[in-house]
Amino acid sequence: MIVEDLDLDRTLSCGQVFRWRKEDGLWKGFMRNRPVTLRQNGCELDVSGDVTEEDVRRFFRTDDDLGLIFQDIMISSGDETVSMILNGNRGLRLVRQDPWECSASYILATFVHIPRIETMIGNVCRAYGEDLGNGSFSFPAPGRIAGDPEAARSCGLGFRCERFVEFARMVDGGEVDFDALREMEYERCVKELVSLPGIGEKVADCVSLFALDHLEAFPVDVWIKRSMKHLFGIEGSYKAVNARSRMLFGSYAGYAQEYIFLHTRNRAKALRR
DNA sequence: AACCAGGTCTCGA
DNA sequence: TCGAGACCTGGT
Repeated sequence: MIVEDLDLDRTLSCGQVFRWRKEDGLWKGFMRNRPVTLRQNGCELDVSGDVTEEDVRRFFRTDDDLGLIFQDIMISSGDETVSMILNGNRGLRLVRQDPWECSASYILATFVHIPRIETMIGNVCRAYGEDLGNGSFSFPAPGRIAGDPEAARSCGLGFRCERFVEFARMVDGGEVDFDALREMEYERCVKELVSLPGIGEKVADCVSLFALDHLEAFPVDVWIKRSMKHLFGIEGSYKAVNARSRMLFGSYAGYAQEYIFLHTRNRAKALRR
C-alpha cells in the first residue's frame, strides 16, 4: 500500500510504543493485538499480517496532515528552532494505540529504564496473553489479569504490581469508559484518568495523546523537561511546564512533543561520538 | 558491582 | 498547588 509522509524508523523508535522491534530491516510488532511485519521503501509500505489496510491507516493516523500540523504549530509558536526540529524529522507520526494496552503499559513505565519496561510487558504477555506462535503473545485482556492476580507477582513488576492489577480490575469491571474519555475534552479526560490507580499526570498525558486522540496533550518526562528548559526556557512543576508548552505549541502540542523528544535523543546520541 | 531509573503516592506547608 | 522522600528490582 501507499502511505505518504511516514517514516517508520522515526515513528516506531521515538518511544511511544513498546512492542515494536526492528529485525534486519523489518519492523515487527502488533496492530489490533495481531502480529504484523512492515517493510518500507519510500511511500511503498509492505504489510504482512492479519490486518486490513484500514487498520494500518488507523494505526498510523494517516488522516493527520503533517503539512497542516506543522503550519499550525509554527503559527502558534513562531519559533525558528521549532521549524528546524519539525522539518528535520518529518515523517514522524503519532500512532493510535489501544487505550487499555496503552494505559496498562504506561502504568508499568514508572521509575524504570525502557529495557526493563519492555521486559515487564513481555512477562505480562507471556503470563496472561494468548500464544500466537513464533514466540509471540498477545497483550492480555483485563479480565485475564483480574481473574488471576497472583500470576502477576512473577512478572517482575515490583511496586507497580498492585496498581497494575487494581487498574485491570477496574477496566474489567467496566469502571473505565475509554470511549467517553475520548469524546470529552482534554482537561477533563486527564482529570478522570489521574483518579485511577497508577496513573499520574504524565501517564494520563501519554494515554490521552497515544490512545485517546487528544493531540494537545503534552507529556512531560525527564527528557522533555530538560529540553523545554534548554530550548525554550520553560521550567517548573509538571503543571507549569505542561501548561506553558501547550500554550506555546497550540492544538497539536503532542506532535511537537514527539518531534522534540526525537530531536533531543538523536542529538544526544550524536554527541556521544 | 554498585547505581539509578518515560513516575506515582503520600504527607506537610 | 508544591516539594520532599520513599519506592521494587533489573539492566548496564
